[in-house]
Amino acid sequence: MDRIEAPPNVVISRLPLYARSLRYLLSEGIVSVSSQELGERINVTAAQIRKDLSYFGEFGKQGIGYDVEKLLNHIERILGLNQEWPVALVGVGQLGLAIARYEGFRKQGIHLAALFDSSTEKVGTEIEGLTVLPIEHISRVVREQNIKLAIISVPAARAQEVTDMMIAAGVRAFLNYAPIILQRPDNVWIRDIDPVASLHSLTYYLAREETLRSEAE
Amino acid sequence: MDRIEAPPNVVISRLPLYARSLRYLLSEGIVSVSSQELGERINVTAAQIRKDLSYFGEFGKQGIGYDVEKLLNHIERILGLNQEWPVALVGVGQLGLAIARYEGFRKQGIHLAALFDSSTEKVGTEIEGLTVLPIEHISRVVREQNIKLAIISVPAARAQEVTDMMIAAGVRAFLNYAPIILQRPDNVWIRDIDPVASLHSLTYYLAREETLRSEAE
DNA sequence: CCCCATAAGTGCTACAATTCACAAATAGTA
DNA sequence: TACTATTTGTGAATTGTAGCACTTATGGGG
Repeated sequence: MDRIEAPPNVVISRLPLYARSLRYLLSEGIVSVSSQELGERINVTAAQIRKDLSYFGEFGKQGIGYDVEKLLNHIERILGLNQEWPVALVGVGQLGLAIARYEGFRKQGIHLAALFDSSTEKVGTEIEGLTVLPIEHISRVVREQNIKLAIISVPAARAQEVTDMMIAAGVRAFLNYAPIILQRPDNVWIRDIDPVASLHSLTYYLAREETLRSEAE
Repeated sequence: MDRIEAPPNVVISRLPLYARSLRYLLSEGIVSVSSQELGERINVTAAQIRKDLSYFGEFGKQGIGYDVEKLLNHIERILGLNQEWPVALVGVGQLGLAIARYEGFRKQGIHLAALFDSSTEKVGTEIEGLTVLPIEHISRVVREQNIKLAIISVPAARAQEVTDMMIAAGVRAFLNYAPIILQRPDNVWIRDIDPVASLHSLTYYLAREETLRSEAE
């Protein structure tokens, strides 16, 4: 059996941006778009968009472009956003609370299904219609609700521990806000949200600019 | 004049992770580390760490490894974290508030220097010792305080507009939380924080796994 | 004092991602 | 119906990144 080569991960990470831009175009009533136009909106070359999409099929019409709604549907289906994914959130401190309340998570395929925290003060409280559960319940609840996706917003020191518990219970993908690289088996996917690291790489460019400027004198 | 080739951007984006891991080792009282050991902590090969560092100089001792404190100092200097960078935060809604209060930003080279919001309700209120200013003041305040770095946490619809104002006032680097790709000149750097896009790429792997499993039957 | 184990730094190779550039398809127009 | 202006999809070429494997340096132990 001939297997088509798997799309690179960078391609997967761009698809949500294409989807978002298409959603915007759709809401504006625009029915057709070329790879050129789409690319300009999201700073990606037209060739790259076409190449990326070619991993999954042929969605455009030569000479015309792409039907916005149809392409969006295709991409959402590829990303699994045509179904609903229950998500567990671990850690409802300052950050976790903001995440729980952020409405951006409640759209397009994602919905909060369970909240966990280790603090006895938090356990039992209600947030966004969900009762905060102790982390000892992770195993049972994750299995019962068939949760495959979790958001980690606990302190770095506890993140590995809760991740291990989640993996043992069947979670296969994580959005990790803890400032630590989590260890995990190959069949588990993680995306890190690390604003401090991002800031700390931006300062590099600022510092270099300053040096260049002062050297020029 | 022979110019040394510039370090790739991927290398720059890894340096903050090296720095963080070294900070941890330092706090644990560990004085020396090999590229092998450091790599295992952050899921990077030893060769990659050595290659990355070689763009900036020679910091280790053959046969021994790296002096944790010395290497950390070197990396922080490379990243410009030996100086203090004043940061402007635009948008103090739910998300902006959480950012302003997050102590992770107050460490290592970064400090909040100004808050802006367009809502008349927010303007004038005090947050973390800073008074929220109207966005009309961006130009003046950014210049006065020589702010080069800004965090955008306004709705997507307003993000481009405030970014343009910031760039005009002299800001050269952005941490962008708005779910939109911001247009900017080549000499401006942006890092996007996009948890929804991250989640939407994770669902791809989950959906594919489900398909594979059901096909196997 | 010499040998051994260790680990940095690096040229080269292999792999991955991006971009180019062109054939093929399409709709509109005369 | 023929011609033109577009724009896709895709092999080929290019560029970028990662990893191997080797040389060189270092400290410790016998």
